[in-house]
Amino acid sequence: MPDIRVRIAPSPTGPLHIGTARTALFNALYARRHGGTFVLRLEDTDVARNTLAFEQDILDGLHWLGITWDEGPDSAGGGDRGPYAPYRQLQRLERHAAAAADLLARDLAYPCYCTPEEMEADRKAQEADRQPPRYVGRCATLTAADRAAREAEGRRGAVRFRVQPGIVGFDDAVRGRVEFDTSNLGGDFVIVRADGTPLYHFAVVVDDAAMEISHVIRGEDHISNTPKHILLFRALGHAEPVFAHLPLILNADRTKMSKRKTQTAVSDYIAQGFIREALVNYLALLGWSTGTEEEILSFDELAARFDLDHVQKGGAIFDRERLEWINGQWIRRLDDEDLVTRLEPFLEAEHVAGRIDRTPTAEEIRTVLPMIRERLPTLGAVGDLIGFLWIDELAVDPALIVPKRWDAATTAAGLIAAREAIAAVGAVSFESEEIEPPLRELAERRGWKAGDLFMALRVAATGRTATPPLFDTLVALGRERTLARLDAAIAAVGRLAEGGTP
RNA sequence: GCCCCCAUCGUCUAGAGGCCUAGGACGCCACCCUUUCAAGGUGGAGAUCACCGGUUCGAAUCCGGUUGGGGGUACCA
Repeated sequence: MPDIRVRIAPSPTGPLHIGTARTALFNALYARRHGGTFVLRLEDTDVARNTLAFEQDILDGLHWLGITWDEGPDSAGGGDRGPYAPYRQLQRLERHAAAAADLLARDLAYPCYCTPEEMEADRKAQEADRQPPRYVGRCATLTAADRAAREAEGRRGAVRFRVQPGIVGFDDAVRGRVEFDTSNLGGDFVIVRADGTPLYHFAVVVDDAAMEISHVIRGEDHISNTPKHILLFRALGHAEPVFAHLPLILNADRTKMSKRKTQTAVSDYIAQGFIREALVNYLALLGWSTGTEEEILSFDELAARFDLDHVQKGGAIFDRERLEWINGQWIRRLDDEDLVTRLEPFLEAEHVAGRIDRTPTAEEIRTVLPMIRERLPTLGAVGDLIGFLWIDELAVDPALIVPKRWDAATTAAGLIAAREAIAAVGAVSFESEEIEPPLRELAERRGWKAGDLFMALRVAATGRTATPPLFDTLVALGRERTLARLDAAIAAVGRLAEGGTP
């Protein structure tokens, strides 16, 4: 059996797309599982839409996901590595041109001088006739003299590949036998533009052949292109690879995932605090399953189980809620040092955005880890969760401090008594085990429900009704700041009691 | 229009003729735990396996058709 060589061939015409990332992942998993080689090739022939920034984003995103390739560009703009270099289509133009020349020489392809206007007229006529659009073959039978005449006029022809009648079929690794009648391919198709640059269908085949790609694992949207590719492989005298078409990732309305309806840029998910382990885990399970009930799996665990047989045929809706759940699962599995490191940029961002007054130190983050780890669906949720720790002047809505079952006067009294109890706890022994008992006693003595007292304290100290455990939170805040916030709350609720309560 | 692909709880899926009165997970709802929020635990609702025919002693699983959905139909990738 020949070596297994797979590839991902993104085009830098946009930021790394979730769908591209999943295709890359499936290829990487397949290569890893079978000891094959994973190649990254940049399809940068669409010069008008390519940018170096997008190239950077794609490479960075793939790296971030932990997807590594054995051959291909290492960095944006350069760094090709591997025996089949270059791995950028733009640098392979001579090879495409040579292949086209070869096809031309063997009359498997021919120059086409049709103008856009002619093409448009053809299309309209076909539409009016209710015929499927196809190239009419105007230039298919031009003689050498005809061509010479046009060239003499300075006209440059595009290159069209001759499509012969017949059936083209292939055994898709996920779908089984698929066959197409070549008469439905739309006639002879263009493989090289008039400006000499190759079209995707042509470049991809020339390069896959040259790079000895053995398995083409790609999205289902390429299924109808496959017969063209096969015809090209055959014309080039190269054995065709095994094709495996992955189900599409869908919007909630079951249409192909698109930017308009779903977030599609991997960088967006990174920015929101999804972690690589979760994204990889989730994406792997979108359209594939282990066949067992395992679901929280690392890249290595996925690779050990990956196979094309369990790839789903139907499209899969991208379910962000499930992604969040998996993300939470992975956040809980991270060790302290790791989590702190990953949290830092998000806290930094909170600071930059002005939502907190300073960026906490790694040590500060570490101490607070036990109380936030199980409450983070994403890293980005950290600011909302405990940002109040690093705000100097906390603005608290006095009305919010008053528990549902209490009035303002009771709340003021409760806060005053609680402040006293908390103040009695020394600075050195300001631990939750020291703070909790006296407050429970206080509630007991006054006939208050502990929960109500605690809620008043919680809101007074944090400004929110949902927080990590109260006493740990107060400890994290520190004795002085806790007392200061209580004083401010007592004053505010006191005013509320005088003003609004009978 | 034409070609191709697909079809199991709302969602991701298990299921390769009898183990299925269809399993798991997310989400949802209860309850337990509990100072709030999470996490965790327990339980529940939720799928006439799109529909109709066939094959078979027996079909979610095989075959045909229908319907529905999706993708492709460029000198885009």
